[in-house]
Amino acid sequence: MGSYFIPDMDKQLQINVFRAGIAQFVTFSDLEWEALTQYLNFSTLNKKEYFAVEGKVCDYMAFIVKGAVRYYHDKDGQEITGYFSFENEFASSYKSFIKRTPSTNYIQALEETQLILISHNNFQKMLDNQLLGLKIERFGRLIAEYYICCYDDRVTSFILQSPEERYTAIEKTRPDIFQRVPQHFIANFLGITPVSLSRIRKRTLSK
Amino acid sequence: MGSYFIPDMDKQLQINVFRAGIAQFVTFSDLEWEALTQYLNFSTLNKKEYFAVEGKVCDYMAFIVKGAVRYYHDKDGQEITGYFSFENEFASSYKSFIKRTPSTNYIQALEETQLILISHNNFQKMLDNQLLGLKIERFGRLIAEYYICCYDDRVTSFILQSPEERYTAIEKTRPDIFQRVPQHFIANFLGITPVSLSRIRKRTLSK
DNA sequence: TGAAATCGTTAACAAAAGATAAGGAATAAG
DNA sequence: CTTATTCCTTATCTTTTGTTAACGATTTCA
Repeated sequence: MGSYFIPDMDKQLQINVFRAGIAQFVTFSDLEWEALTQYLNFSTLNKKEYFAVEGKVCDYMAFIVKGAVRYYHDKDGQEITGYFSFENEFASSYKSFIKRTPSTNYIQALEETQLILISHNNFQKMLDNQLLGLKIERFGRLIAEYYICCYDDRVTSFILQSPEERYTAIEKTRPDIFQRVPQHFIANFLGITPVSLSRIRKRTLSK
Repeated sequence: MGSYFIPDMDKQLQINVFRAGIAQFVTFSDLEWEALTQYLNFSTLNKKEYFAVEGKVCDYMAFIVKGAVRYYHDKDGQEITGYFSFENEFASSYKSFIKRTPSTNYIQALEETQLILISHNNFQKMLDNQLLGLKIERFGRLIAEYYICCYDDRVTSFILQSPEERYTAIEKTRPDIFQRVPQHFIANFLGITPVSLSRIRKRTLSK
């Protein structure tokens, strides 16, 4: 699948990227790491392919080795983008993954994307694993805490800032997103319409 | 302090309420529970007293035995309310508590409020405790996951719904809040001004 | 390569929200 | 009991956003 021109990263290389990424939260000894890797799956999504689909329980937590995904809701046939995730970030329809309820949103690859997957089953098995359980439990806690902080910032931005202020903020802190993601997706992410974002951009040019 | 007319709940009774509340996440044996209670502190806030203050690291996670608190930010001298917590819920300036950074918001009692507190120090001690560590680790993970789901719903409401739709939703799911919390606080919570909420209420009366 | 789809901008109008101020009801404080 | 304070509503005016449609430019795809 397109692997001739853009070959998948060698699995070992992918695992190394993953190990570095997860080290922000927990570090594993070589022995532990070898045990852990038994529980991993690998997946490559072509552009527009889905990692999660509305109505289906999201069975995986993903680590993005390469690529990017967008989260979106279907609102009366309209796609409303709520979030993006990029390399070295985790991605999942968390609520669905955690509570085992049908996902309320889609997660779709914005470009060719390589993922390392942990299934919910395997996550439970790791928790029960004598060698790994404690650190996996801790990992689960720390990553959840990490995302709480992200969500908190996000909610605060909606409470405290105007759409224009939210735009200015993201334009400063994450200018890269505008290089990789169509503008009308970003508009949704900011809680406004694409037309409104276009106006804000024009308005703020002169400032 | 007012304990003549509204006596504090007996400590043992408070602990029982706490045990029931925490049982949504993890259950403890009597032995474990006895160990755990050594790490608890107690506090009663009068109306308008603070549990967390901007600029100071929030050292405690609180369980609300009785009463209610509101979270608010100071924006250019204006108080903007971001959230409320009530009985049987946990409350903390999570980002500050987790990351040990100065809180960016205040948490203030809306009425006389009884809290059971776990200090950050004691939380770490419990994690290191042979008997409790594993379950506390799990508790930390599960409560963080719980709040991720709450935050996710909240962000989604900002992305997907109009202020009027958000009002209608809260009015259906949490009518009790209007009985306990001034309306202009709720307006902030919905991301709009008090004047705007007043108009929405008038507008939706006829629907 | 040629047709179709995607994407950003702009315009015009309607709808909603922000800002400010004023008034009255309810509540709290002295 | 009287005076402040708090709170909600209403009015007016300005600003912003939503909606719809149209137009080119770019990209995608057959």
